Amino acid sequence: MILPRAFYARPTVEVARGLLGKWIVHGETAGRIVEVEAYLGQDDAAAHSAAGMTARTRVIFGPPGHAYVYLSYGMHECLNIVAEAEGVAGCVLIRALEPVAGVAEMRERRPAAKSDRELASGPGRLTRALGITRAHYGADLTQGVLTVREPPRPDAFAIDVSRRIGISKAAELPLRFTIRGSRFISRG
DNA sequence: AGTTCGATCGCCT
DNA sequence: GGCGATCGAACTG
Repeated sequence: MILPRAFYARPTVEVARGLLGKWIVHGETAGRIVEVEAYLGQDDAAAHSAAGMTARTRVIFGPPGHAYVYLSYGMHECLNIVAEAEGVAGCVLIRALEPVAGVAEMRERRPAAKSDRELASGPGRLTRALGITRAHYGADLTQGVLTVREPPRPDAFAIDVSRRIGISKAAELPLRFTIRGSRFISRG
């Protein structure tokens, strides 16, 4: 049920596409992944790992299946999942979730959300909704309090590919993947 | 419905 | 010291 390490030990784009439809579970709250972006280790100027390993980016170079959480614009925490074999950089930014459990708790954490559709439709929104913070930096997603799981029922969908959002460098690369038709993605 | 703009701080040059 | 892998409020039309 919990995705095994081997799931993540693959090329970043494969992991990104594979994560769509999976469930992120933290405590009583859970969300179905509907939007992701791949950040590559090589030939990707937009990736935090592009400048090499630093104190912040070291997990991106570590073993796959761990969480890379960083602070965006001084106030929003964003969740990435490390891909590729140990020693190779690559991670997947989780950009939007469809709430599937613990909606009442998510609403308490996100009073600004005017509808369930807004609870977790954005990288900063979803960490807030699920209670994910930099305390989860480096967390192993194959065990422990924060996990990624196979959905309880089979989940079929088509995948759309587009350009990544909110970046200026390497903005033309087709590395954003969304579940076709989902109302919960951050932008159409 | 679409655009603009301020908030806020860790990270790297 | 400058700059973001963002969000939400305020404003316009």
